[in-house]
Amino acid sequence: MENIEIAAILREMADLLEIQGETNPFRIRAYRNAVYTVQESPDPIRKMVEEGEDLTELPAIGKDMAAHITELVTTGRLSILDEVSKEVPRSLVELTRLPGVGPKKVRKLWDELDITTLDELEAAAREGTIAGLEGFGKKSQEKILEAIERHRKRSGRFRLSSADELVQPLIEYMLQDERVERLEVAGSYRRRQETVGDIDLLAIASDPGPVMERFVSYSQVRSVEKSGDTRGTVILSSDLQIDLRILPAESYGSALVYFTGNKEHNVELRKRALQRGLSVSEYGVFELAAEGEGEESTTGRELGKRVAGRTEEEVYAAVGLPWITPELRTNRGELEAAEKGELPHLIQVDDMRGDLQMHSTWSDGKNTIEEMLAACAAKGYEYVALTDHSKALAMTGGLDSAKLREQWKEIEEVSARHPEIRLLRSQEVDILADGTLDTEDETLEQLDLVVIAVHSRFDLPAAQQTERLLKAIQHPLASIVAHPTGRIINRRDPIEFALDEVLACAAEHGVAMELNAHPNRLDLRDIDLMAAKKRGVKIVISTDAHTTADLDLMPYGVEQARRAWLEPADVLNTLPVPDMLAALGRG
DNA sequence: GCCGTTTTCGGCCCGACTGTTTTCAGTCG
Repeated sequence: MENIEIAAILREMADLLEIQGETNPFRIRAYRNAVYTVQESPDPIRKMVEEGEDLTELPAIGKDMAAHITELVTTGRLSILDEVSKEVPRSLVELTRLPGVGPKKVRKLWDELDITTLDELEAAAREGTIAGLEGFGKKSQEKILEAIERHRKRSGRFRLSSADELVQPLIEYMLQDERVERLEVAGSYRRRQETVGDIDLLAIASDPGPVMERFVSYSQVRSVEKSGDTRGTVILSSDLQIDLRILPAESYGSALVYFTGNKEHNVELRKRALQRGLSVSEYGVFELAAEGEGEESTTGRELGKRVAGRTEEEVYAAVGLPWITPELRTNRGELEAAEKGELPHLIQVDDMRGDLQMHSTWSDGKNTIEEMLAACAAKGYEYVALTDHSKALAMTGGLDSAKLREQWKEIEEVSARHPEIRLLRSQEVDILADGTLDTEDETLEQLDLVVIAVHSRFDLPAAQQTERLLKAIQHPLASIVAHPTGRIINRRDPIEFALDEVLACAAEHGVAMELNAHPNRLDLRDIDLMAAKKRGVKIVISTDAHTTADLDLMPYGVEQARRAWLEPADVLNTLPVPDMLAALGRG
């Protein structure tokens, strides 16, 4: 049982408790906190259990939660969940995924109308029986029908690059209005997560009314969900939801902090503030006032003087911290690191000296070797590796040894015309199902780098897949494992294998793992990269470009590396070419 | 259900919008 599965069951448990009417909201929160810990853990929890490690060492995991997780991992079941689901049908959980429908409403639908599934809810809404229910109305009924339709059509999230494409024109449109003094995207988009659920826009505007009006009138808006003085929500025709919040300048920094950090980062930040007699909200940092002496906030706290809020730096400084880069704001230790002055010096796009995976017209690329090389030189790279496919990928025009040798002649000619950049001989060599490589050793020996990758038999059982990768990594000529998990975001799941074993093997044999920068892949994932770093495995970031335009995708890889706390020293293609080659045993 | 040198008991993050239950609960982020 993998972390993601454990997390899903604990989340279901929390949802069911809520529907059941659990009177202690903190018990529910405890499960949700545990969910977060499990899904963020870079190590497999299953393995920790097997090795008898103490799970209560993990944050938000106490004695009871540790017992639940242990039961789940060892037996595959959770007795407490079985008990709760005897009382509350598990199918109700899916209903709470509909926007606007929460546990209380689900409970009501179940109690009054005996609704337990999406189909039953849809039927009831069409018959019009929902509208008559206390706490519901005609509008709720319509919204439920729309929500069901959308839920069925698309349950995935938007790839970051798709969000970029949709958001940038909207920002340009909004900034054409001179009443918009400032506009930034916050949320998971600003953290540069690999996918985003929706977009949070924050604005300062001299006159909010017309600005909100402009926002909801954007040509790509399909429906307006909310439109108030300070907050509006629209759905674009692409199905992407955009929230706009308009704020006074004195609150802008605190709002940016509030809407950029994930929930867990914000909770930690507010706890920290309370310890210092301060309260942080999206409106600012306020002193806590004695009873009767301040203004009561909606949560019953008495607030006194505002001490910060205009800029992010000001807000973090108020709680005794330096500014923290958005990519790190997910409560993976960044607040502690900030406090100690030990924030990482994260890698930047400018640190990249070369790109170590790309294709040309020799296999499935769209541009010639010379076009690719010239484009890389124009980016200021010192070196690139040309990695056309090997013969097993016939459909891409993969090269056998004879063809590869022909290609070397062209590499020589093109290199002679571009002395400003070093063109490395390489190949993206298929790892066959038995773990052997698709190209003969005599040929591999003549390459500067050997990039190896899985492109077939994604469905092998985990044990076999692990063996396959281990064997390939142990090949004495292997340099880099490309897109190690093979996942394609929103389309193909990662292959199943024991990542920790594979990383240990790679560390031992000096083989690097690729962070494939293509926004469809972003493989390894951030938590995998953290695990790799912990194991001492070096990373390379490559675009896997199939066109000269794809070479521009490098920032997506670097952003993901930043989320994984990687520094230049962790990434081999920040090094000059002799050092990079030496680190891969090709010096 | 978790957590902790001011605590092993009593806390646990904050605010807006919507629809409808005319004063606020539910939901969301």
